[in-house]
Amino acid sequence: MAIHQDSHLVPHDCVDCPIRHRAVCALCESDELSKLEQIKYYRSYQAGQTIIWSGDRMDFVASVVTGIATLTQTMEDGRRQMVGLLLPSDFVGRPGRSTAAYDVTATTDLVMCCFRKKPFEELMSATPHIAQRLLEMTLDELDAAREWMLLLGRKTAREKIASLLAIIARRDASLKSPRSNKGSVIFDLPLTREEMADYLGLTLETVSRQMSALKKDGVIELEGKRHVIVPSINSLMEETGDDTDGGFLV
Amino acid sequence: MAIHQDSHLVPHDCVDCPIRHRAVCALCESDELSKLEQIKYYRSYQAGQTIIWSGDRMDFVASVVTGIATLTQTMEDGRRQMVGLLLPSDFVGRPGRSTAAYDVTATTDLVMCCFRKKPFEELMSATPHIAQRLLEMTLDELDAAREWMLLLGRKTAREKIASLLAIIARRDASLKSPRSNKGSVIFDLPLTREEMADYLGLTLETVSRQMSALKKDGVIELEGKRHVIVPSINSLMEETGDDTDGGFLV
DNA sequence: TTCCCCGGTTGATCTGCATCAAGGCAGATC
DNA sequence: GATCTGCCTTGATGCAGATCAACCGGGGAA
Repeated sequence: MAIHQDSHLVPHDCVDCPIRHRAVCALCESDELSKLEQIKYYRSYQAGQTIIWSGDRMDFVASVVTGIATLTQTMEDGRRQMVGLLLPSDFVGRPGRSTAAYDVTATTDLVMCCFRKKPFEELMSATPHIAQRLLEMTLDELDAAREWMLLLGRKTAREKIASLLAIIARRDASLKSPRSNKGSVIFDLPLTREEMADYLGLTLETVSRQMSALKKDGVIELEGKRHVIVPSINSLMEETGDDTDGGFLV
Repeated sequence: MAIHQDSHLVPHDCVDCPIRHRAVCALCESDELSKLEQIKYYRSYQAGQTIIWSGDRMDFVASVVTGIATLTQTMEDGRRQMVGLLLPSDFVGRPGRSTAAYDVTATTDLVMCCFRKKPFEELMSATPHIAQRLLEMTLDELDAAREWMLLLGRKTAREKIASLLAIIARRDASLKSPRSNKGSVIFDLPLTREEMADYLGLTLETVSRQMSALKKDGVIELEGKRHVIVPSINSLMEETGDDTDGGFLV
């Protein structure tokens, strides 16, 4: 049980055993582990490679081991909206549906741990833990999507940028060692300006301008284009428009 | 099994027995039905009444029997974004979380069928069908949320309005008897202009203007402010910006 | 070295939607 | 019937962010 807790809190510690990922870590406690081992396989992708096109047949579910992938929707005239950002330990795929609803793209080099859908579904029926764990994860994703909807519908460009930086900082921090002290955070942006724009419902020019503005105002510092230093998380949070309490340190 | 299928396709036929709702209809096949019967209770709310405030303790899960409820998020300065629209048979609540993340409001008179959370969770552990069914429903909601994100991030005001009308027309049609012929659809808007604005990330003035524009262009007809006649679903769909194929008639 | 290409920045201008403001209409209350 | 109130419409104006365009700088290839 302690192991399970650990793997939940520190998923990067078990990249060599993706089965213990958040995705299916309930299994760590079950004797079905060996069965799951039998149906898993790995795939790796290069940065920029499209993993699945919307509408494609998709006969597996998977968990991200290392790297970053995105889910995007595209309109006929080319307008794009990112609708999901998959970091290590995130799950992708839909038991019970055979075609993909979104384009899935590797934005960095990526390793995924896949399970063929059919046997995975069978295992899911046989192992109630898995469905419950997946339900929990899906509900978390739904919460994230709804937060994202507030961002897209009501926030200003500056608030959107600040929110995205805060999200990345938080997720990044949770992958890393003990919290850096004094409320300052350093990380590398895993997204291009254009990808940030697709995330935020903006244009890349607006993203660039607002990044410059936040820099000018001392909310962030930039080394090169990707390396971000946040001197004070609190100042950044104030820019997001979110409730400040109950936020970052949870 | 036939009963289960029917209740899935025609949820309004079993409003007197919400247990057969989509929400938990997997139970129709199980012998746990009587147990579920024991822990359910009904609550009704008046139009405009707030059911739960964000952050409140929420010790039940529920299924909408009749009426419409909304989930909204509010920023400190009052900006509001609707993040969920609950129609009959929709499920609300989160096994495994004790406080509500959003304001839940009845926009019409509303009846909900509730289950106290604790016993519901116990039943869920004992009855794998339920978790799987909830997982399916949650995944559907996640898909809807992502569609909604595309709308919020990338669509024009006119496309947003057309999309909302199409969504309501579709959901309304699925509750009603055989499909009206010739591609024309008639329904009553269940939302005020302001609620539509909160759904779409617009202001109520813009909603009003775009409704007028769609009317002037013959895409819709209005009788009063709420009664909508769509002479041609296809013309409406063309205004949404969505892929036209694989849409309305599925 | 030179060139090119890609990702990023910055400037000038345009425009779609927000904002501010003034009614209109229908149903409720007295 | 008079008034009020909630919901909606329409007009005038302003502005945030989109669009169009020029340019920068670093890294890889020839």
